Amino acid sequence: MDIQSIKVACSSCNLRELCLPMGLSNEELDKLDHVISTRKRVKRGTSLFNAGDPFTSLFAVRSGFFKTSVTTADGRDQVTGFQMTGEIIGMDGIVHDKHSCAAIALEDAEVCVLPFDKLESLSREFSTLQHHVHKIMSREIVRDHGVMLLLGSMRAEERLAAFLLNLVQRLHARGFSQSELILRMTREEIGSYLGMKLETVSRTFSRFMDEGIIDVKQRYVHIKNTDALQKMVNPQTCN
Amino acid sequence: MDIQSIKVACSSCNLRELCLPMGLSNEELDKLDHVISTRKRVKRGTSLFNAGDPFTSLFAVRSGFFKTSVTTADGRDQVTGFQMTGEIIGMDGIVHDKHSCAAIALEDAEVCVLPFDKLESLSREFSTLQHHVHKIMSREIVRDHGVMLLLGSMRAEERLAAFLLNLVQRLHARGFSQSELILRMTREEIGSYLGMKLETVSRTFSRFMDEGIIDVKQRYVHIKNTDALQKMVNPQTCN
DNA sequence: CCTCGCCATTGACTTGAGTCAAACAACATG
DNA sequence: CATGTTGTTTGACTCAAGTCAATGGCGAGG
Repeated sequence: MDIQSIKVACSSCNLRELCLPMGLSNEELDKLDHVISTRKRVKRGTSLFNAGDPFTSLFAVRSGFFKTSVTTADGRDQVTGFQMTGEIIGMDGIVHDKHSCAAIALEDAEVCVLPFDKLESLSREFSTLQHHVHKIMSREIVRDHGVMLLLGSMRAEERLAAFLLNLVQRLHARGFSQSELILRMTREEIGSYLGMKLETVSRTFSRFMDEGIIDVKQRYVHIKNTDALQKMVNPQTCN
Repeated sequence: MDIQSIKVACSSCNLRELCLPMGLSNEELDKLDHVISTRKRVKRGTSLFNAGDPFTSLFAVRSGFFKTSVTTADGRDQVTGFQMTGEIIGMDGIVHDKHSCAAIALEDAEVCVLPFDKLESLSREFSTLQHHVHKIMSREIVRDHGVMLLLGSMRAEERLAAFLLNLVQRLHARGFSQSELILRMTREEIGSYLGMKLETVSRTFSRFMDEGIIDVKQRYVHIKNTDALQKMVNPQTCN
């Protein structure tokens, strides 16, 4: 767990249209650079933070891929999200000054450390930044509601279809293919996120393949028929 | 939908230790009073806002009981939460300047209207208020993760046990009984929230009654054995 | 370039919750 | 106070997903 004091600048980061600095002026960007002074590398399989850890900072994913998960006292756990480049992790920690979930890197990753007290004082200066922080938190709330909808009222194949579409759409926004992706997580992690067992995930992948909707080989997925997936998630809107 | 221009004051509200003003100084309370100038009555069964409505304000529940729910294009919907006195509704609207869920009053209710732009400018002045707003949003995120855990990895009776314990605990914090409550929502709404059908909710209530854990008569519930419920939710931690 | 351990697939069987249906209780409304 | 409507309970049956188990395939790390 090595904190590196590399001087890093949002103003020169190629993620600035995706990440926290989105929509800030040059002047504001300069100020933001003073807040975000360090990066941190997180090795595959290790945690950025764990449930119970003191909360000090938010983290912006610079590279790599994370999962966040909550755990019950009796050991069951639930993956609450997967985070990729440009996304912000750690907002769960604000309420009680400690994290309530764990963030684990699914591949070697690097994050920008955003000390939250500094972020708060800077957003008292710039209403743009302030509003942006609010938006990021609100987005997380809306996303969570979407997951509740998925878990509460969709069947296994609808869940997996929604999951694939969501992943590929976020990857596409980052310049990757609209139809091909490499899964960074295991079947078990997908299952935990979607509220189903790993065997069901595997079987559902196989069924999609039989139906010619996708090609799957281990972690590689090729979506051959996006419409079919769309139709599963939402029977009505697709003609 | 009548907006009343009653002059209302957080500083004299009996919910101030529960609601937004929690932990603010007298001076800060006075300032907050200028932000929160109106209340709004919402009749049972009507909506405070609907998905798609423009977002302008957060709302603090002053009295009554709400549900929030999201809806898919094909008409399925999912209750995302139940809100009682002192709780804040509407944070889903911040990201896209419009609401992504609907808030429906389950009984005649009254809310304080908190224009969000004013709340933002005031929290640029007071770091206490600013941090408090952040905490409220973070609390919602943590709550949502808890619901995901429930939906993703618990069985029907565990879900209902967790639901009852959560409700009674929040009511108790508001000065009500630790063991008796009146449900403000239907079996179908409970089911939607917990990701199960109304028949299953009903059957599970009946089972709890057979086992002597609770008394249920329609909307009235008396919890006779809190430990038994606790044990269901979390087999390990209870000896 | 092995090889060991993790991950994924598939099959057979079980089960918890959903579905369909009927009867009944509570409540709002005229 | 009658009446229609909405909400609740319960039973019988079905089925989607879980469980248990065996086999097979990759890839990380020596």
